[in-house]
Parts: sequence; C-alpha cells; structure tokens
Amino acid sequence: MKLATWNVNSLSVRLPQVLAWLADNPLDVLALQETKLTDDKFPAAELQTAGWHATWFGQKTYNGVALLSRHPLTDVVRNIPGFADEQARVIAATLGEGDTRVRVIGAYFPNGQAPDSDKFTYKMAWLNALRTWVQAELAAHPRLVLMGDFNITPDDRDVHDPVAWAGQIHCTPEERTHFAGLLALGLHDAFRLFEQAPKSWSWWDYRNLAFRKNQGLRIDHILVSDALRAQVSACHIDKAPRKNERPSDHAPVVLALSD
DNA sequence: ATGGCTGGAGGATCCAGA
Repeated sequence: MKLATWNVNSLSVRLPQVLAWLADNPLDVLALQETKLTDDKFPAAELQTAGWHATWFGQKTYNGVALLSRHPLTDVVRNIPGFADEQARVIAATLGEGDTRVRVIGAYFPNGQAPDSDKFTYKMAWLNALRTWVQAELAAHPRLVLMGDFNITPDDRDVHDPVAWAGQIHCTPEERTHFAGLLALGLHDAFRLFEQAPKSWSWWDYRNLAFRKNQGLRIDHILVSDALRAQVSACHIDKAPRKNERPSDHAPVVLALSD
C-alpha cells in the first residue's frame, strides 16, 4: 500500500500535473493541500474518470484539502471537531475494513506568518486542538496516518540555512515543541525511520533560484502510528514534480506500507 | 536588490504564502 501527501498550490492549475504524476506513481491514497477551490469547483468528474474516489473540503482563494483514493473512503471528518474554524484545513477518512483498515488524516497546518503575529496565535491554538483530537482518533483507530503540509521543520536538519532561519516561522521552538508533542502521542516521522540524504527538502521558494540551489525546508510530513510502524517499508520525497513547468513549490512525500 | 515568484481576486494592484 502506498500513500502520499502533496501541497499542490491550486488544484485548478495543478490538476494535469497531479494526474500525470499519479499515472507514473501508482498510489492507494493521495492527500492534497491548498486546493484553493470551493466544493462546487472540485474536479470530481475528471478524477473519477481517472479512477479515483475523492472526498474534499475547500473554500474560496485559500486553503482547501482533499483525499484521493483507489478504494472507497468512509467516516469522513472535515476540520477538527469542536474547534470552530473558518479555514478548511483538515480531512480525515477510513480506508478498508476490518482489522487492517487505516485511518488517514490529511492536513494543511497554518503557516503562522511571523512569531509575533495573530496568525501565529491561531497556529498555536490550532495545533493544540489538533493534538487533542488526534489523540482521540488514535484511541479509536490505532492504525493511523497523519500527513500533510505541517509548516514546521522538526529540527535544524530540515532547514537549508539554520542560522538564518533560527527563530523564524516554521523553525520556532514553540512549533517544534508541538511537532514533538504529536510524536509523543505515539506517532513516528516516517521519513526519519530511514537513512536519508542530507539536505532533503519538501519545499523550495519560487524566488532566488531556490530549487536550483537546493535551498529549502522539510515541512511536509507523514506520521505513522505505533501500530503501523513495523509495516513502513519506505518513505521518500519525490523532487521530480518540482522540475515541471509551472510547478507547485512543494514536492510530494511518499510512504510505502508492506501488507 | 534587505520579500527578488506565484496564485487568486478582480479588473490595478494587493494579500498570502513559507
């Protein structure tokens, strides 16, 4: 079974690239972030033609998340229950049935803009709500994957220039403490279960030739629960779509689970 | 060059992203 997450920075712009990438990279489930589409504009028909089930949750201009799946998805939850939020950032669903079913949560974590901003305060509140809810989800669904654009670098290995980024958004101690708090629930950063090349990023700024110079951050993550950890056989970042014409600024992260 | 692309909204620039 293969799962992936990809912040596409507008699904209407990137749908052809998503379909092309999926044709070359067979998956069971893909979590999308920043679809930037209201629900009536979601390209369900095109995806269905390509053989994908989908569930989606979006809004105008900003945010928006979706799950694409080769198999039906059930028990869909949109956003964090009990956390009033104008912004469409979370979609969860269950794949399969019986003892091998997997709960999948796709999330677009708040950016936070700057550590002294109101948006950072919102990011902290959102992260608190997320942790409480994920803890409950884990209790109900031990086989769980939490993946998406976390907008957090877990540590300095995930930052191309840790000195310049020290204390900046994505790299503050507060954000990293929240990331560690998710791991403390019994989740594992799948990428770090394996030896990885140094300077592995999932995002590169559009400006400054950042991709060509490989100046980026690792902010897109796949966390797997204790119950799934033994089945994780690979996790990698696929840089190929970042080389496309008119690319997303994020690359997909891919997880393989053995049967 | 001290925020240098990109997408969306709207119809010129501005907001937001990370």
